[in-house]
Amino acid sequence: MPTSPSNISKAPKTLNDLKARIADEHQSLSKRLQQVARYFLDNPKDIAFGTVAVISKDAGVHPSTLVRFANAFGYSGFSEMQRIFQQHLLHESPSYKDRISMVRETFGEDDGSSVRLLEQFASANSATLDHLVGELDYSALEKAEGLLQQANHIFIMGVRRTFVVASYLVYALRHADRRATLIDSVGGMTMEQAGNMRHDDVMIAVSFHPYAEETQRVAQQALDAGVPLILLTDSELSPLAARASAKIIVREAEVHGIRSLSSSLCVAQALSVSLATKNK
Amino acid sequence: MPTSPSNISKAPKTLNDLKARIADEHQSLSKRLQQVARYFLDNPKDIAFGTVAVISKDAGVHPSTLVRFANAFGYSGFSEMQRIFQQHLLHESPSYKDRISMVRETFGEDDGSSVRLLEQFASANSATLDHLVGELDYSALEKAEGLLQQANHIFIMGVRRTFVVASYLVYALRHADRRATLIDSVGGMTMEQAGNMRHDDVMIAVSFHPYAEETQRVAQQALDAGVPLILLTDSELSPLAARASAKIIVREAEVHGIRSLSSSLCVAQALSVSLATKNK
DNA sequence: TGCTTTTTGGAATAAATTTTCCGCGATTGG
DNA sequence: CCAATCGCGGAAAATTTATTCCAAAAAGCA
Repeated sequence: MPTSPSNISKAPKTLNDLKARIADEHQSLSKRLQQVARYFLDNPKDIAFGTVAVISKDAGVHPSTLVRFANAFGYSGFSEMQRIFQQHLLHESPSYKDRISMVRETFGEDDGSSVRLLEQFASANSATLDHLVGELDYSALEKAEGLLQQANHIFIMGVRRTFVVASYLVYALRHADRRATLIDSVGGMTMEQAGNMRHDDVMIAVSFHPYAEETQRVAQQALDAGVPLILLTDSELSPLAARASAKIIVREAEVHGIRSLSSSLCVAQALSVSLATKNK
Repeated sequence: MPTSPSNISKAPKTLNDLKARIADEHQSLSKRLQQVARYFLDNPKDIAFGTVAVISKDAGVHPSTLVRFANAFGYSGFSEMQRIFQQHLLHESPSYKDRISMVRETFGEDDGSSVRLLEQFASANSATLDHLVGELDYSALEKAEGLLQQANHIFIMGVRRTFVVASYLVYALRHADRRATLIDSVGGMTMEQAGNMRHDDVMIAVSFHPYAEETQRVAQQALDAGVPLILLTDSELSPLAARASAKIIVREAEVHGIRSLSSSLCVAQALSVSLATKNK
């Protein structure tokens, strides 16, 4: 006879299910177990991190009571139950990592068919966008917006993979009535274009791994000229991160070794429309 | 001599301070420690919950390296450092849903706020991607794939809003080892570039409302030269639709008068990866 | 190249945490 | 009021987890 006889049903796998079960069975529990139940419902976060020792002390019960509590709900022990609380904190919304990895499993082995691939990319990109909202550093976004607001002229650079983002930014910022120049390398005049920057301008560099050297060089030149740098990148460890006035870090989905740009473009959209509405 | 000699300064007490320190000293660390640093910055949540064993496995280093890493930043051990990550999750960031509403309060509800806009764009784009899977005409996609498969050279054109998609296609197709040329208008030589097309080539035109005239003219020229046309557009009534060999129709989200490109780019991804896998 | 210093990974150690076991005490039903 | 049952807490055992130590490898330097 492993646990409580009334609970033959399996242990809940999500925090919401578990909470519901706890609430349901609350009155059928013993006094101490009710005490634990209340504490669990009221302090889910402490459960997620705490050890049996501290939780039991905080809840005013004996350590073994916690184990009994977990057993009463079908778990093998406290640790297994705790994992539910942790996972909830870990990926709150319709989990991101799970969704991405599910993409691979659900759609099975790649037959190379473009249909399959489209499904995979679509759901991966969609998941990333959902996550973007929760992960982005909004103060950085607002900082960038402020800088752009005051800029006399905006210079934008991104090469290879990020060229798309850079060119979209130019397009969108011009629609927001900002003066924007894309530093492309047409005619090999990269540095000449970059040389035009003045201290009341702003530069936006879009630089993802492996951090193209051209962009770094131009950004460095901008910094030397006293031009504030807005960096749109994929990591805090991006080479220019230390010197940027505002660094916006976005995580992009990767499927089949190809990284998307959905999130970056989304940020670009938000930024430029925001500026558009602030035009007087 | 307890730890690294260069770090006499005290261990950071908040996650932001710690992250900053890690970013700062990243390049002065040893190879393995850099590896850890990157993992820490990229996966803070996993650090908060994981045990030394699983984290070190995920980060691809030896358990003792994690302890050394913590020591290098002035902590007595990994656990002490981990507590920083936990505390951040504990109160700094309440939870995604809470965070979003908190962000709203902090930055206001007004539609001009870039935060609010980001939310709107992200959810609109995400929703569009989810719909894409159900709405796309897959036979058109496969037709396009077949054409590209056999093409000697691929010419791609898109201007203004669709320039982004066109340039992404070029980038991606080249990565799939296809010969691809973007018909831009550098030097005003649009028609000269287009004049290169031969009957065994293929042209991709990306043309959304209001259907730029330049693209139509070039596509017409391609058709006249017997070049099959793949059309990526937003409506069956697109001017070139009637004459295209394959027409892929995607619907894009619109927020605040700005149309996205997520779906188009997603199609472009699928198409090019599909081609890449079929290279022999 | 040969030597010194630093870094790394393996194994052993130490610490902590969780779980089990068992007897005591309270509660309930006869 | 007594007996059976259930719940509880104390303490030890078992397991997991973090840390230290040391030798080998790598990197830097002369």
